[in-house]
Amino acid sequence: MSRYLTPRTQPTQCAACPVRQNALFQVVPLSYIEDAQSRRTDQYRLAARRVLYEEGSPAEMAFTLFQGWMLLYRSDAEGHRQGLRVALPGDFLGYMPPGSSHIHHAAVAVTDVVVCGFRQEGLHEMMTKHPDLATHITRIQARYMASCQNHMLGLGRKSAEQRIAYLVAELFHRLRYRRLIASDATTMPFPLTQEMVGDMTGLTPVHTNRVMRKLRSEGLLRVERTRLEIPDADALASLGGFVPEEPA
Amino acid sequence: MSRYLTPRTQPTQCAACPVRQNALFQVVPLSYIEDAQSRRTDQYRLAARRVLYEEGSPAEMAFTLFQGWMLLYRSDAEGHRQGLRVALPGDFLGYMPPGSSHIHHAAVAVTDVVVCGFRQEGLHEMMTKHPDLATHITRIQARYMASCQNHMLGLGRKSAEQRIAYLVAELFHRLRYRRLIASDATTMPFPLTQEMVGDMTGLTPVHTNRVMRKLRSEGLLRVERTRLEIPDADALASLGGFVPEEPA
DNA sequence: CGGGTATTTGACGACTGTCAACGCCAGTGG
DNA sequence: CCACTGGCGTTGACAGTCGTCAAATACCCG
Repeated sequence: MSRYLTPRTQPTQCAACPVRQNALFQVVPLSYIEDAQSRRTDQYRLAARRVLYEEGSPAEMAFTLFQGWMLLYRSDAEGHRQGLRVALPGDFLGYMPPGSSHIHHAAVAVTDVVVCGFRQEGLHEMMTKHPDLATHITRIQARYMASCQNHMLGLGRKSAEQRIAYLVAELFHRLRYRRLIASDATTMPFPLTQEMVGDMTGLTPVHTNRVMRKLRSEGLLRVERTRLEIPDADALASLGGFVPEEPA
Repeated sequence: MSRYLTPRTQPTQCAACPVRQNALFQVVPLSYIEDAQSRRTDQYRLAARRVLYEEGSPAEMAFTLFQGWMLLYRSDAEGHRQGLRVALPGDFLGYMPPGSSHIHHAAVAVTDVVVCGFRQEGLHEMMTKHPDLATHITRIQARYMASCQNHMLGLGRKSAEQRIAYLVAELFHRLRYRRLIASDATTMPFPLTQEMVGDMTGLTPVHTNRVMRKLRSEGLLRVERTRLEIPDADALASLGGFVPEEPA
């Protein structure tokens, strides 16, 4: 059973932290940034392993992740957890269209994180005022849907080794694409525990460990503390069947 | 490897067939139905096993499925196919937000089908003219996303038996919810081959067969021709961990 | 009746899960 | 400064699910 489930706590408000331009930009086109600024909440800090929202909680708020990593997941009646997405800075979480009462997944902080909240209603008002904001959000949703489909392909049809290679290759690509690491970097931060990797890939922690060890022995990965070195990103992507797509 | 891949063929135009009110309603709120009618194409008929659109084809058209079942899937470099969704009459297929160049999945007709096409551009124009049409489509997308997440939970964490039970329970629920079968029905049409069931559940055809056979021997399913009898829908749903949700 | 498609069955093996234990490391408190 | 503790990673032995290969049977449509 899961070890990193901690009770939900209120995020604690914090002084505004420096915002990366591209983080907010992911959600709100620059032309609406003033309207958006007036509608957003203050920034909130949440400690690692804390839950931002739970499965089935009312769909009141959506969030932009400013700093840190989060894990989005669902779990079934028996308590098995399936990871849906690793959220990186700039990601948009928890949005639901008007009329939705509850959210279907949960979000837990992998590292300490900073998020910024929008009331769903405020977003919906903005969307009717600015039709192309609606388009923009639809585009984000479509992008998540595509990544969701890639993920389903992996869960249904790929080997454990391929799934893990895919996960790492995808994270590496997204970090570079968003300039969270240099475009010529060969290492990346990697705060996920092996259990979380297992959650994402549909594997048990034990098997995850064996496979990651195999990838290491094959020279495809190198692990140092909370970082990962990727000697040959192309080989990794090709093993996992990862094909980079532009907006990520 | 897959056996039901057939080359894409142009759908053949056909005389308008009777449209179920609720089918079009899934896509276009009744208030815009006139605008929608003026922008849609004629109806097209497509024979079973024909491909409506392929992975990577340009995102020109979206479709409403009027009659018949379709299977949406993705496949990887090695030709493994993973089913994403079974589309039933009333479903909206192939929509992509403005700026998307290609579609990431493919759609094949399970039975003979009738679809109605919209040019993506036309939809985008309508969405800017009628902001709540945008909302409506966003809502459909969110619903598909939720079902996608249920599916991921199954692929990653459920046994073969549970996945198949879930699939059948979900289809049964959707058919009833859309009044495509009576609400007290205990049988349903079931045109999917076992191979297609395997595609949806991430199993091989052989293993799919064994598990369906087991479900039969347990009295949870009964197969007649192209129909399925479900003696105890609650038992099936509970085995598969299926929880009905209202909009389906 | 014939040919192709779908289902069924058996034998076998690989991949992955389960259970249990141990080691490592960082933070904590004495 | 050091022992303690809890979380995480690692390893071994074993079992079970599921995939693979191959072939036989059943079914549908012309």
